[in-house]
Amino acid sequence: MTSADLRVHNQARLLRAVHNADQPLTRASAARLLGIGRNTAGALVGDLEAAGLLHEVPAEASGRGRPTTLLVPHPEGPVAFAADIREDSWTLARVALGGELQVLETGEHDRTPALFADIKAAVGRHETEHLAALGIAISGPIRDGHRLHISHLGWDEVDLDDHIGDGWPPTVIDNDARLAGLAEVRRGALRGMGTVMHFHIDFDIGGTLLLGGDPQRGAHHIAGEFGHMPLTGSTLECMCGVKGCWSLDVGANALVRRFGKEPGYGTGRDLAQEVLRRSETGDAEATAAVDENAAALGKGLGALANALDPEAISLSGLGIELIRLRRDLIERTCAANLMAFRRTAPPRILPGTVGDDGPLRGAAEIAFDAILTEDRLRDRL
Amino acid sequence: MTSADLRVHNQARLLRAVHNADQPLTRASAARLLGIGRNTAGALVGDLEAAGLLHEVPAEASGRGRPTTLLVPHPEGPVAFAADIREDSWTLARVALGGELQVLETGEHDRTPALFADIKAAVGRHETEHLAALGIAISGPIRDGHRLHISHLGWDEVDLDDHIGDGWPPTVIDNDARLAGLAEVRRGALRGMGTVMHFHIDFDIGGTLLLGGDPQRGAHHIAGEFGHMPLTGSTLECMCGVKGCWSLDVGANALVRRFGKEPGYGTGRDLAQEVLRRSETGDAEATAAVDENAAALGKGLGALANALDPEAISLSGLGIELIRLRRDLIERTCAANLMAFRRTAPPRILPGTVGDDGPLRGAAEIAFDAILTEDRLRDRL
DNA sequence: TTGTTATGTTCTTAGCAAGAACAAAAAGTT
DNA sequence: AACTTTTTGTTCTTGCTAAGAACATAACAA
Repeated sequence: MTSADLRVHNQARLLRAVHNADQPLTRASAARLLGIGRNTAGALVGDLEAAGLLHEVPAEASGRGRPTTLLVPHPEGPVAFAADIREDSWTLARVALGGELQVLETGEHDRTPALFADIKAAVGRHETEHLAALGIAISGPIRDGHRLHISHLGWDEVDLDDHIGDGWPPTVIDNDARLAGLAEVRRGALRGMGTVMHFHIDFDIGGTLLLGGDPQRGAHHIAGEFGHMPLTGSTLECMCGVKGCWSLDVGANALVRRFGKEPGYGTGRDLAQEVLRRSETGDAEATAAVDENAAALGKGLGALANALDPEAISLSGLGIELIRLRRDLIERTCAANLMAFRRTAPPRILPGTVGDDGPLRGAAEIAFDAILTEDRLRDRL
Repeated sequence: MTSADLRVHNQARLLRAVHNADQPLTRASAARLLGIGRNTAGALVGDLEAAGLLHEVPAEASGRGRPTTLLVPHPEGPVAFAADIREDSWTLARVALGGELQVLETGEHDRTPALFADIKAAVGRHETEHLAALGIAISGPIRDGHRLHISHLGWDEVDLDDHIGDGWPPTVIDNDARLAGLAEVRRGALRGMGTVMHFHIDFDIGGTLLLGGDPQRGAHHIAGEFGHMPLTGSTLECMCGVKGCWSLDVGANALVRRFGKEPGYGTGRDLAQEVLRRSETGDAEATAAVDENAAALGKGLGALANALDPEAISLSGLGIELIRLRRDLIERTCAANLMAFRRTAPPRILPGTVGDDGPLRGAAEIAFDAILTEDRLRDRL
């Protein structure tokens, strides 16, 4: 590591601080935050302004002292696009340094990889020369960061590289559950915590272990299929090829199956919502179904907490409703499956606060993770 | 980060490279390894020699070129002690920079926390002024790094801080399974791999997830109880307070129970070894018992691989024998519990190569992790 | 004996952050 | 209205870092 690397390192810390901050930082507060002198902060900001990465605007005075400046995205600075691909639609958004998100366009798709061309066209309609990276969220495992196994679209192994080519911005893609967790840990309910988990409950369960604000991806980028561990003693065969998966008992598919319908991916959300509604109005069978779902959820969370010892677990999708309706049951079954000595300090179970656009926000985060690297900075400065 | 931090950072990189190397590095090869110039390497090594952290001895010439020096531990340099506490005995060893380990003493203990006084006395008998840290391995969860829950000793919540005091070297303690995994990833079968798991199979299963060469400890330092997830469908009650734990079907306790004896911690290893022997000579019941054990092991590994996507999984303890006797069965049951799309690239299942003193070697590693920090270096230089 | 090769050493140089001293811009205080 | 206090920005100097060039050294090879 050389002196020049030192400068780049501190530039990156500063940019990262600006990006991660809840509200715009002032130059003086950034200096305090990083533990550097005002002179050094001035030099760093000056370089970054010259490199077109940061812009200073006068901050309104607050109390005594010479007024300082706010650090805001440079008008000529890099911009990320984020796309969220769902069963039959997609959303494209634009994200600036700091995380401000602006939806650009939404569209339908035909469930084939041709949708990437649609997204490319949409990117083209909004493209600026400052577009630096595109982050994509999609539901399903993505081996090695480009081989897509998207069961609800019937994609067995679609290679992203075959569908993006010249004219594409630098693109990163990841699983929606993992990205929803990333959004929670960077900007939501899990903010600031070191060891946490997030689960997105939709048709089944997808999840991620987040350490120090980063989602773990495993050796082949396909970690996180916690829903395909046999945690609840089911004897059914799962669509994934294994017997007894946790996902068979939790999520919309489990509710659908409980009512004698054929589970799958793509239909059943409405029925699941209806079951939740009916359980609230006292329908006995719906109540039992929701109870079973929540209990299976809690049981799995307890088992996973034994293994991974998270400080907190956040849920999104159906999980938010389940916490609202059955927090007590989830916590009780979780505790019952925690090793006895852990029960004095169980993991906190939290509804996600980022909302329905967690995957989109997570996609924005991985796009900026690709932009705010020391290597890229070295080239740009 | 300042210029002085830069120097400390590079010193730390150099020391870490020396410590991690398989064989002593030469000064020239260290410079190449770190990507620094020979002049810079000379300056760094000079400082470290002056600080009493590194020593240079002439390296025997190999081929053309001016002979260089070997980087070896400084005779006045810091030394770590490592202790491994088992059911009724302990081992104390001395470790030098580079990982060379020398057993100093072994002893029996009375299964009470008084054993820490015994260890302290043994440390005293061998103490040098250069002793910088003591690492301890013990079997059982250790909440927050000091509250011991050691079921096989009947310790429910023994606070290490109540039993070490003045005169103790800086002490770090961790779970033996985690430390065995650490030894494998730093110096054994898992060396150099990014996402791996290790399981130590003894009476039951302890394990650890290792990322980038570091074992994950969770929010309360009690991650890794993979054996207490319900992965195999058992309906029995586990001593941990939960029903259906994986550990009920894998390890010496499971073999003991299979033969109608009372499982526990402390007795049963002999019986387990006998069952393994008998299975090798064709005893039908022993064969069935070993089959069940291996199949349950493979099933759990498959489930965990779905969730965490390790590149490889190493085993120690009984696991080594199980791989030797039933590799095929373990791999088949693992594959059957892998999601179908993963089966083309299953995790490699490897016998640990560090051997029986994995916990001791891991304890040495955490002791040196405590020594080779930038903060400590800053103070010493 | 004379290259050839790899490494060590010395000296210069460009760059970095820290610190001190001072300037500037606001809000209180008298 | 003048002065003080507080906070921040700016300038300049200083000590430190690693890199690079040039040269020295110690082995081997022809």
